[in-house]
Amino acid sequence: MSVSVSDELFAERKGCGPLLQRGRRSGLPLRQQVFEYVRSQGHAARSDIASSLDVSAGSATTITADLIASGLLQEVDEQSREQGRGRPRVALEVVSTAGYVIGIKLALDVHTAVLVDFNGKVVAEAKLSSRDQPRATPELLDEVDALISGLLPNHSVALHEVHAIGLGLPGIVEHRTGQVIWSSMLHDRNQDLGVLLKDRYGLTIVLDNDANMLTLAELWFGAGRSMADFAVVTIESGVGMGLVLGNEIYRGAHGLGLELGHTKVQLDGALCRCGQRGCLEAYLADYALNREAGAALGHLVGQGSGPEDTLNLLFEQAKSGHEAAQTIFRRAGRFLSVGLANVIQLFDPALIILSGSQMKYDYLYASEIVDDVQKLTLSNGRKPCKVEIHAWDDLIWARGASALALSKVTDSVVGHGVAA
Amino acid sequence: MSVSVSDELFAERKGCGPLLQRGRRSGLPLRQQVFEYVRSQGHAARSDIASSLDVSAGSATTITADLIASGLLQEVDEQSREQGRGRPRVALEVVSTAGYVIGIKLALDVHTAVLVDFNGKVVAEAKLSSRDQPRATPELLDEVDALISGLLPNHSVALHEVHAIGLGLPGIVEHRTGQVIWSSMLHDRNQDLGVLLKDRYGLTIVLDNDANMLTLAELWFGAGRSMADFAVVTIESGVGMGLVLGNEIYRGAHGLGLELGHTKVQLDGALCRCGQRGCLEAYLADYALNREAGAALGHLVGQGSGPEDTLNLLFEQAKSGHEAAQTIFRRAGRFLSVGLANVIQLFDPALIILSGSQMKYDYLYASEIVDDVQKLTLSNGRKPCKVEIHAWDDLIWARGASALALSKVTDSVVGHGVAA
DNA sequence: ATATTTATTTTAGTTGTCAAAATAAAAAAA
DNA sequence: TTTTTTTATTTTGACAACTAAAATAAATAT
Repeated sequence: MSVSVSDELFAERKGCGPLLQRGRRSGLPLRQQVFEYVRSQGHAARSDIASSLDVSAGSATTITADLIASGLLQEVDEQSREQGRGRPRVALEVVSTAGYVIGIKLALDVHTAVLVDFNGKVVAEAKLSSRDQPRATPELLDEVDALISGLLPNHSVALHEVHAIGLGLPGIVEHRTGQVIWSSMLHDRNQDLGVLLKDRYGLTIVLDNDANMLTLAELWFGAGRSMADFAVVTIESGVGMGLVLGNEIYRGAHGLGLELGHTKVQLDGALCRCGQRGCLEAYLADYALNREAGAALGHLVGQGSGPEDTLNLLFEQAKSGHEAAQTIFRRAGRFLSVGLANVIQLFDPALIILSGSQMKYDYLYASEIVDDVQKLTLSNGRKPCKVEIHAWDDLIWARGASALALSKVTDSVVGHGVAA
Repeated sequence: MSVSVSDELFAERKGCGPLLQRGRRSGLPLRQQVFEYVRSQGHAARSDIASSLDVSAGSATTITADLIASGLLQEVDEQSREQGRGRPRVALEVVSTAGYVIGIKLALDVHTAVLVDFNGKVVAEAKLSSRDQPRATPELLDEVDALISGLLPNHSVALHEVHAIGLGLPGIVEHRTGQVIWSSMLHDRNQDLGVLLKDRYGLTIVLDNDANMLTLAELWFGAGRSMADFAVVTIESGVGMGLVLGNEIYRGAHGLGLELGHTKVQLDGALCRCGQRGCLEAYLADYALNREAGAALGHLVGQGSGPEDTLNLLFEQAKSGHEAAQTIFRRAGRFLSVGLANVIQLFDPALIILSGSQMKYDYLYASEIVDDVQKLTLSNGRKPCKVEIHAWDDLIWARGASALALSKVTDSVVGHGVAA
């Protein structure tokens, strides 16, 4: 098991975006592949491009010349090079000012946003607390407005330099159309958030659910960069999952998210807020733990304490040895193991990342869980699936959203506007 | 629910192979795309090719001329055309004698094989019973030999006209390398069946597990043809699943199959033959039903009767109203529903096909199961996933194997030998 | 017979890519 | 220092895969 709380590591490691292994990616225009390769590497010489993408040196010259002329790439004087024999290679990099995108993560209680340059580097960030209640759509739009206002004026980047906004929020989101079918944040269903934002800002808007944002963050900036197939599981108020297959987010046949939280881990099991029984979420979510806290803690629960307090008390008690409190977390953990094991059996990913920014209750992020998962999966001749636990900064969601926007912008600016 | 026992339908419907919707498939050489389009349609005029694949009319002419010159396509005189205004279109079709492949399905008790022409049409079939026991690899090779001998001499096709053999068998099979990591049919593990067969026949050999064969059959000949993302579930001695994502078989990061049968549907549940508890298979497989049969039937079970007989008795009794016997099947059915519902929550496929050739115990193939699945899935704003039940001829597995071989041969003969 | 319509073929580019030769820029060797 | 060797990049000429548009073919409708 490895727990990494790394933000520094990020800045060090050059480049962003998925690291494709198999030479040239078919389908996309070569111009775009070259651009994305350079961005993913941070720096790359023409000869790197030629060998990695398996094109001739001549093509590398032609295409990079074209990209430089378009103001998308530039040469870098690399002073600190290991000296070699022949002509020194000239490194290329993405012109960071070629364009900017905004990544936004909306949540019930607090919104975060990042302004990101064409290299994927965060140049500004903003946070906005809001009341912890569902709201009407116009209100949410105003909050987005405030968030963006907080993001831009500090810096020399104007709104017209921003090419796109990527936006993640909890709920059921149709990425393709930008519709929010349902969200815990909103009063109303079927809100055309994508259209509304596009009308407001005149920018390309890309929406997705929050689990996919987190997954995208791992794909662009984290451990998933070098991995073609992996899953990201996150436990916030619900249990979310994002899946990457063949270096791309898999969105399913209907384009709404995947629902690990509502897979059944027990026939006729605990009642879930979705109305069904035995959902994984019904054992892991806040409300599920709370439900049992009363029985376990009894008189310890104060009169005026809210659900949040009860939960914290439950956690403290478990930590200090309270038997009944411990069993609650242990059971939750075991069901989590079952859920993860099922993902492994059905998908055979190379890696499962258990990720989140909160990780309040570390029983759920323990090596026992990881060990249990291994025990619950059939190893019949295959390598066990790695399970890693990542703890990120709050900004990671917004960064994922920015990656979504960046890849969209790249498609239109660098490619021929034809998405993969 | 729809149960279709169709073999006739097949022969009627023209063409085989996946029906791609989105115009040109990126990556593959156009020559191959044209060929595959014609095969998938059965008949296609040059103008159809041009509009469907979004290429110019001139290219359609050039490419088809080339394919005709190579002996892969031919013109068809279509007498029965709806009369139109202008110059009549000239239909093209795949030259069926351009090549043959063999598809083989091996099982513990009986092997089946088909000889298939370049159009995917079955021109010969063979069956071979064998003793119902695991065997050594050389023995199995001899059985394959006998099977192929039984397939060829009746017809005018000689072995040298066969381009490839596709072979499916139960167990853990590594498609990429042709290794059989483990199979219930074989004594030994890690058998290089692909290499052994290649040495024996000097042909291209493609291996896969049986669930993928069935899935491929649906993708090439069945309901999955027009669907980009779907799952096929089959209950034979174990519970298998094949997954199609983006019109292609998904094989997971490690290239061994997916294991729906060993997803956990109950924490600390029934003991599975894999050694773990709560596997779906531990409630559905023959041995699982048998295990409970004793308790349910008591004195009804004869002294000398084998497990097969017990199971049949159990089924009869359930049919004729025996309460305890019925509960066994009902429980199995409910767990099957849970398993299918979990697949839906995790993958969001457009369709789940519950398929098999046996379907001995129709409790597992009942509309109740399908209804239960719908009840167990979260419909939050999304269309419910269709669940269909297909009953096929025994040959369907071998046909799936032939599809695997056909697509491999197409890659090398029509394309540049570069697989997707 | 003639016009109209649709399918296919021909023609004359355009584009993207490559192989090979030429050039450039450095370190190593003479 | 000068020359050689090595590696990176650029230039050149050629080719393959397309395309758009014009020409031709083969039918029906007028």
